[in-house]
Amino acid sequence: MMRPHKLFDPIKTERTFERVSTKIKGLIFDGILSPGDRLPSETELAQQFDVGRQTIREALRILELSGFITIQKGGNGGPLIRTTILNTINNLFLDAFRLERITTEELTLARIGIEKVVMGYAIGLADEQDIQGLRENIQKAREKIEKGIMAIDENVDFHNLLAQASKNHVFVMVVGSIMAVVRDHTSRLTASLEGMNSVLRQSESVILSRNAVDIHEEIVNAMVKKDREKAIALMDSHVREVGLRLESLTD
Amino acid sequence: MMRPHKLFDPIKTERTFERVSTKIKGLIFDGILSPGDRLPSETELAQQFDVGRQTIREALRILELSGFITIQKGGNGGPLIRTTILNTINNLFLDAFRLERITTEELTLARIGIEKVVMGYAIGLADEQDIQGLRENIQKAREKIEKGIMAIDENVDFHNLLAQASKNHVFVMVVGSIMAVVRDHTSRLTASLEGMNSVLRQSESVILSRNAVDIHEEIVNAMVKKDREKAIALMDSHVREVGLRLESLTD
DNA sequence: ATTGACTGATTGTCAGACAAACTCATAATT
DNA sequence: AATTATGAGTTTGTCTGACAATCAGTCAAT
Repeated sequence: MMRPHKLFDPIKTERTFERVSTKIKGLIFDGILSPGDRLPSETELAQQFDVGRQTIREALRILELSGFITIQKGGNGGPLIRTTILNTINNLFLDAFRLERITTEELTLARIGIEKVVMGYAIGLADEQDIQGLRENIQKAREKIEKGIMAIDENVDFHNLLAQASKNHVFVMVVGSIMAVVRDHTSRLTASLEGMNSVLRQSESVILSRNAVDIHEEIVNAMVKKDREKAIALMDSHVREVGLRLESLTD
Repeated sequence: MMRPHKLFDPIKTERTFERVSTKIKGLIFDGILSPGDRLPSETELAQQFDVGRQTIREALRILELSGFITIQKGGNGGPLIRTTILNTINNLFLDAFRLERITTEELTLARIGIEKVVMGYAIGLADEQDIQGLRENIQKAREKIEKGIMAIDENVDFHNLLAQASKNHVFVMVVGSIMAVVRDHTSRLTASLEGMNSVLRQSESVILSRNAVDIHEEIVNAMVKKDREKAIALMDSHVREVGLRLESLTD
């Protein structure tokens, strides 16, 4: 006799707080609850679901960590739908990065491959608004650098904006996660440099920011001219160089 | 007078359960707690941290969802360190996918770009063991198909194995997340086909699996011959074709 | 117009209790 | 001897009630 593939699925006793959280998650997926909407208070939720408040709290904890809600204390507070799930993914990616002991070299190699692909799409799909956003980003970065401050966030955001210009949410997510790691690395390293309270070192790192911004500008110019090969080549050498610097600082 | 950049950082009152979870997370990062190790029971943790059990539970909830621990009930149970964080990321990626209403077309375009890059690295770095793993994967898939069962998991794993062969953890993560979405899409669609209880339809979808496996084998052969261009071209058309089929099924 | 105090609402935390589920060792049964 | 019940002990899952901490909004006082 030929056994059917799968007759009995395992019966999982789903915990109550899980059922609550999946229920609320479902309401969000179905658009019945949207960002900005407010959930009832814990006690009220407990009454409506007919469970204890502790169960509700554990469900809210899950939703909060997953990035589906934020919670505020006090009057007029409570759970608020505000999907920051991409942020959550980035944070978890950072954790995984530390856990898997991924090297800077690995990260750079992956970045080179992925960001060149993104550039390939972006140069064909970027509209006027995207270009303007990139230029504003460069402007902001320059202003910060004028004041002698590193423009880490701006330079990271440049690459995120580029991913947006590719008009592909998957790239936005992937690049976002990767750049979160880059941001973390960079700020850690420069923080340790400042710890050496060497003014020379600090201004050095600002120079690094300036170099990055200069290349960003070249990239945008190449995009405007629709010079695909140049844009990709610039991105290649740019990511490669940033990677080398990060590696040299890690020592 | 020129105001200093930032004098007062906001004082966040970190919640107790957050301090507990970050503390335990830190122990894992520092290698003091490793996968397989067991945490004390909730009551014992509460005593040691000198907090209530509810606080411990909310901390454990966070660690569980983040993929740092699993929890078992009953005697000899309790929290167990077992980092399944990559799995967690994949699940969140799936959520984000639904939330951002990402289209199959977007996913396919991103896949084409990324998997070709991965293939480029993998063909240069894959060792004997990788090739053997890929062949075993193909073998398993064929066995399933012989029995008339779709080999969704195996065909998804093929791409994950390829990412592993690239020797880059970042690609393993990124491809893993993307393939989790592909797996979800595929199994959803075929489930709805089976719902139409049309034997014809079902055998049709098995044929799809067979086609995929055939191309997988061609890809591995090209890898063995170190024929980079052919391998990448095969991957390109393969991903493109799977994407088209998924799209046609979505209608 | 700014400050200060009051009020009500809501989360954060604790303690105690019991049910449910699970492991393991032991006894009973075949 | 092998298998099957049984029971004890442990641990999570959940409920209830309670109180502290925090916050927004209001209104009076300076």
